[in-house]
Amino acid sequence: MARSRSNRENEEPHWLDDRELATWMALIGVLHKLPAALDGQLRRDAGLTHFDYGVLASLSAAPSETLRMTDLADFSRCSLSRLSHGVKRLEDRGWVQRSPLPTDGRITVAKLTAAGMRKLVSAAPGHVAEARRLVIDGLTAEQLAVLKEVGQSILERIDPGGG
Amino acid sequence: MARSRSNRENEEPHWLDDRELATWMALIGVLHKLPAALDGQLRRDAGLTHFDYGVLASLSAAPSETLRMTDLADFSRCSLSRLSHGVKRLEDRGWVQRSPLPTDGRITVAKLTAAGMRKLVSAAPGHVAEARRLVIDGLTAEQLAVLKEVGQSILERIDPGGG
DNA sequence: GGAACTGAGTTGAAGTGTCAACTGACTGCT
DNA sequence: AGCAGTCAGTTGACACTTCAACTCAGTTCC
Repeated sequence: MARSRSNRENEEPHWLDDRELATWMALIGVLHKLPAALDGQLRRDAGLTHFDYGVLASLSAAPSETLRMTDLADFSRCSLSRLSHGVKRLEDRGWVQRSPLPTDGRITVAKLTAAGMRKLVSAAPGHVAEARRLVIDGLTAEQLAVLKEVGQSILERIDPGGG
Repeated sequence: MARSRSNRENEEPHWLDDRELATWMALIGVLHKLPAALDGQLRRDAGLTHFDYGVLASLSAAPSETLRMTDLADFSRCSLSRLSHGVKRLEDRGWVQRSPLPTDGRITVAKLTAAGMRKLVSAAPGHVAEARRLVIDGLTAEQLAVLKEVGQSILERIDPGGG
């Protein structure tokens, strides 16, 4: 990338100007506060972390409510290690069940249980309402469209071709 | 808030439509991956977390490189508890020094040390380059402007009148 | 067909963040 | 002056994340 080369050694870095800095600070603020806010609502109202919710929701949308761990990690945009710890906790609470795939013992599939589905169904309305309240409903259609583009373009640069 | 009332009991929640959901997923993806990416660059190249960097940068911009803990927590958009733990670690490494304010013993001020300033100066170019590479330079001027508005408006709803 | 290699997932230890309880310092009321 | 109340910050315990090491299953290559 040409940019990284331009910051070598004693060359002057390309600092942010005022407009860029204001945008950056706003983005950093959202990065710090929005996850905490979403986590807080789910934890208070449903005893779930936002991460737990994402796992249950991903499984609920999959065929037979089942996904292999690696795919679930992609959907959840997290490491396999983090997912493994997280799914263990969900399994302990009876909301997910893991089993090795018979045709290839390396692969583990996770399946949403009936209790897990009930949990998700009970948590979803409150979570969606919070998502609307904090983000979606406060934005115009055009802002929503731009936010989508911007988010996708950032993700593409973090992880080209990923997800 | 009218919205939360509309989700009571057996009323149907107001689900996200396709456009809203696509925006939401993109935003969630950024929330998961961008902090990890920023943290990773700083940790590899400078041995700092993104949180550490923010604390040092806030202090460096303050008069006499000094701020009271509560104000520093506001700038860093974090709890006082988290800041206290974090500043303790920075103090252990010699980059920040805390002392009680003589005129009011309840108040603690944190001051950036000379070593802390050197650390920040050495870390900044790489961090700014990463911020440009992942976010700023990939966006048009208009996208930047909208992103700023959107971020500010989300923050205002999370924490009305805050920051 | 067996040894080296790769892939998928798990585990444990160490580091961080969060929450609630606590300490010490000022303020206000009487 | 003295006591209750509030404010600023710290602490410790617990939960979660990360990282590196490990296990076990399949695959490849002689």
